[in-house]
Amino acid sequence: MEQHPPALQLSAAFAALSDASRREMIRMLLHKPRRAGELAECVDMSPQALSRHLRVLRRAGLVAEQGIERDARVRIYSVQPNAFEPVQQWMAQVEDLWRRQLHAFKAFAESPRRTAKLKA
Amino acid sequence: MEQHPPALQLSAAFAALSDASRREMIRMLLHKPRRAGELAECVDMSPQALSRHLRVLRRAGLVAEQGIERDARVRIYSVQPNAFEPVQQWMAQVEDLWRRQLHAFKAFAESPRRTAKLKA
DNA sequence: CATATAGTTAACGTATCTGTTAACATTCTC
DNA sequence: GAGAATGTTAACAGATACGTTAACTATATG
Repeated sequence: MEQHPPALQLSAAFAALSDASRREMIRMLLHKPRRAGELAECVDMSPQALSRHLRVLRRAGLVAEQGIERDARVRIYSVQPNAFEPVQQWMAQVEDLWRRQLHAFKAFAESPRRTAKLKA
Repeated sequence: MEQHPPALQLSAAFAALSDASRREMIRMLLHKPRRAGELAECVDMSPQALSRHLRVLRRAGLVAEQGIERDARVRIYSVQPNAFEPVQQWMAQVEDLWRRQLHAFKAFAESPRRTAKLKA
């Protein structure tokens, strides 16, 4: 059943994705790993602000620092593999529960007693 | 392409889902529509606190008030149909971009020039 | 060594979020 | 109509999030 995957991480992931700039950063990093500076340009944000957003994404387990480049000053970030698994798992559960509810309602609506009542 | 669905609503939805209690409320409501009081018991929370959470979920477009019951004091809440579509759409985009990146990397790793270099 | 570059962290002010207590509005019941 | 039941909103206090400025670390370059 795996009822409760790390709820804290799940909350952190959702919270991290609740910011448009961070979502855009994710998209950029999904296209290809990038330096922090590149992200700052694309999202049009000060390096300090961006660094904080990167920390949020890191702590949520969504991105990670990659190996060092030739220039050891730059830091390359990339999307963590399987980063979105907890989120997608939760969304899948929701999807499943939704289908069940629809099915239950359909069965109820088509039940003989109810249809008889409606005709009356 | 539908590049930018309502970003504000998307942010609101993610933010709403970033709270474990609210996620639990969603699960309860997915099982079946319920009164506010029922939710308060299940989530073990004061009616006031719960009411605020309900407002957050409402403004995010995730839940909605349903028609009035016999007792007009109670308010029945249920999950809004298609509520999670924006979220799932964004997740699908991410999934797609992730596959593309994997594919691109694979093509790069298997390129003749690179394999030749590696053998050397 | 001096300076510039790339990035992070610290400190601060502001804004938003959360829960609690208190006050309100509605509707049911006697 | 008086009072209980069901919820919501208002006002307050504490915690957290965000951006900016300033200070800091580490590496590169002259």
